[in-house]
Amino acid sequence: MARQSHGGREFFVRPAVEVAPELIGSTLLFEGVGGRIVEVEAYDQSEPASHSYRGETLRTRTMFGSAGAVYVYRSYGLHWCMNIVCEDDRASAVLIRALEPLEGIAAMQTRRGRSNSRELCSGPGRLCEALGVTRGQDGDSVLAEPFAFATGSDVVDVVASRRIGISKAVDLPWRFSERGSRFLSRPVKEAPTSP
DNA sequence: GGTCTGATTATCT
DNA sequence: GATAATCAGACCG
Repeated sequence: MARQSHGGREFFVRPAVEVAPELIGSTLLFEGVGGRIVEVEAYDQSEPASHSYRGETLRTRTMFGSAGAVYVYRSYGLHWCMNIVCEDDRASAVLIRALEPLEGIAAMQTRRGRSNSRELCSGPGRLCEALGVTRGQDGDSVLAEPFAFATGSDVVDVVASRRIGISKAVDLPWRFSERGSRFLSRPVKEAPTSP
């Protein structure tokens, strides 16, 4: 076992930027439906792209709560997006952006209205629709039923890149994904590295 | 393959 | 009144 879940909340009682890359390869299920996390983004109270940057509001209340809580918000008036809160009372969180579908694929196909496995969970709004996660789960713990969370046991090749769809703090390389995964919301733009 | 735009509403200024 | 941690479909090449 390289990294086995100690089933503990302590895993999340650290800065989101530290937790985020370690989430790649772990498993997340809701009511038995879900898969392997292949793409996430970290958000922190100290940077303006974070919902917590301007302090606690009604919407962001969960982000200021306890580590391991699920923070769900409505995006663009249409979609749900889910995060896992890190660092008790300091309002950092990891946005779950893509899963590799593993469990309950038939349920995901029904909810999403399509069968291609690459279109089920490849995006934060898509994966919430596939799993059936809505505002109703806001504030629940990812460490308790009906959620199931387990860190991965395999070594994963993780890439850091820029976050997607934001207009502030765009230079922070706080998007983390599994290198080469076919299930990402968008391909990673590799920094032009000269040999 | 890529890029552009409309949909739709909670939230904050 | 503007903005937004997005998606799907249209369109272009």
